[in-house]
Amino acid sequence: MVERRMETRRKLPPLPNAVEGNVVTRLPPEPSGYMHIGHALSGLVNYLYKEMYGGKVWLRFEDTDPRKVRAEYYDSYRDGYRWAGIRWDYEKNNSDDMELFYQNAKRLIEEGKAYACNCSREVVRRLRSEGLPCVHRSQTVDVNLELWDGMLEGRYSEGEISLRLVGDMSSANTTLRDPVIMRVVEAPHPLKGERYRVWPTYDYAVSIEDAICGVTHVLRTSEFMLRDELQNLIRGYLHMPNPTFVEYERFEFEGTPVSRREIRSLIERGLVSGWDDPRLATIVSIRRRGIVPKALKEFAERYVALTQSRKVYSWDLLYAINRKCVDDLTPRMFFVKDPVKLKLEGLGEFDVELPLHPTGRLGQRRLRVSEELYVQQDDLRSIGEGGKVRLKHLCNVTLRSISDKLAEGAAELGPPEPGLRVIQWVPVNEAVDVRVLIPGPLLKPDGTFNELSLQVEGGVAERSVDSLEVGAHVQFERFGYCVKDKLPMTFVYSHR
RNA sequence: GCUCCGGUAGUAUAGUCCGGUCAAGUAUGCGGGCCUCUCGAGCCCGAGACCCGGGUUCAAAUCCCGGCCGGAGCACCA
Repeated sequence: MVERRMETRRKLPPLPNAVEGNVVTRLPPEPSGYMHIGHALSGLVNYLYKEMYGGKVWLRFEDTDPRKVRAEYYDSYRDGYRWAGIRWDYEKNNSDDMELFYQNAKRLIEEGKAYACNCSREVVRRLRSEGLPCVHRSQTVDVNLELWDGMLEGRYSEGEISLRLVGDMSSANTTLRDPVIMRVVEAPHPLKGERYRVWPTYDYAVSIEDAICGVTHVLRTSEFMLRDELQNLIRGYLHMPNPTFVEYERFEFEGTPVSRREIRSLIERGLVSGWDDPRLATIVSIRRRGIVPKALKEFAERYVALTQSRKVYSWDLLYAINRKCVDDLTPRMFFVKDPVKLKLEGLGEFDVELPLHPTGRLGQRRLRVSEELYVQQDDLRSIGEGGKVRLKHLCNVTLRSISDKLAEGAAELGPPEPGLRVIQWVPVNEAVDVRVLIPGPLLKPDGTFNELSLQVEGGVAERSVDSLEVGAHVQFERFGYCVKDKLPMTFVYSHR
């Protein structure tokens, strides 16, 4: 146990400013879409560091845009994080703290750090890009207070007014140019209904939340880099402590879109079957494809670097780890693609017991063998007439004739003859028709849709697959690891 | 366009801060071999990289300058 801890510790680089026993991190999803592998990896980073040093981790939903947030997605993240093996210590929603945002807004106004602005969206945008203040910036505190009250009382409709922070209109960091911190949104919130019409913006909400949650380390992707300064400024005004920021590039995977917009478009065009299409990288997809949580965690420890260089991981890196996680626990069974009937005269009918795993540790399965077996077309062809082959765990065979539909041979029971190719087989009367979906890169290197991204192999499997539950792993020998899918008689290929 | 940030083998990284031990380590992938009643696992061997150009220095992957390439941000989204 101690040994293991040390090992984990060696894997992730040390965290700056970390105090043993007091590292507080957070999982900050916006519940506006399905969780994907990038969120899981980022979540894992936050969780693993908290585990490494000791401390707490928050699950905090960043749900302050009522128009984007949907109730169903909260659970997508809870389920996803839980599945990834992340256990959080506290949970809250930013939308739970509206009164707090209001109080602090008032305080900022009173201290001359915020003002109510009646400029239109377009004017705000233009002046910000030009680095120029608007007339409202110099309003008195009393006027601002009155306008703010008016906002809260519902005297203004959406777009008519906003509360802006007094920042630095000429800063090179444009986020600092008097950003809007509170605005009117006339849309119901999935959790709060119509109770509020004035909502905080991201930077304002997150600054306050990170401080009151006692977050010591913000580990996030680098599109937020420019916001550090702004968020620190807000906390400075409010006399709140700042966390340490560690920012890193997004985690992407070869040939796999991450943006929700892109995925939605693929779904709408009918190019993928839905959010759980096995070619996607949503959590539901990678589960369906057979990625196990342990593998994801080890991947995070071994391959994730908190650097700002662009990362596009090869799926092979994940597959290799996954294969090792799954190998010892996964039963072996026979699947024959492109099956051809092989008649072995005089073989008779009898039961055989085959090990479910090469180590023998997973027990046996029983098959009733008769004279007719299915074997793979390409195996027969490469062995050829007159050639010999070993049917694994069954018999040696001399092939007498081969045609497209039927082959014939002579069986010789007993131990394997050295040097023969060993192939899998399925008794004709024990065969079930199955298909295997093989997900590949959804996008070509140029970013366009890959027409060949989903291959389907048809064939027969031994009847034992009936006993597998949906979601169970199986290794089809000489084919690859697969997962029994929710679709009938279907398996999804994981990897070799 | 403006502002940031990056660039080590196919991929992901270690090394870069504090120049030499780096003719560059690891994993994966690839090639070959061994082993195995799977094309899986395991073992062994091999090929494969410091973006380019200058400069500083006895010495540069590491420091400086310029270029090229890539990414991000520039919302009353998060």
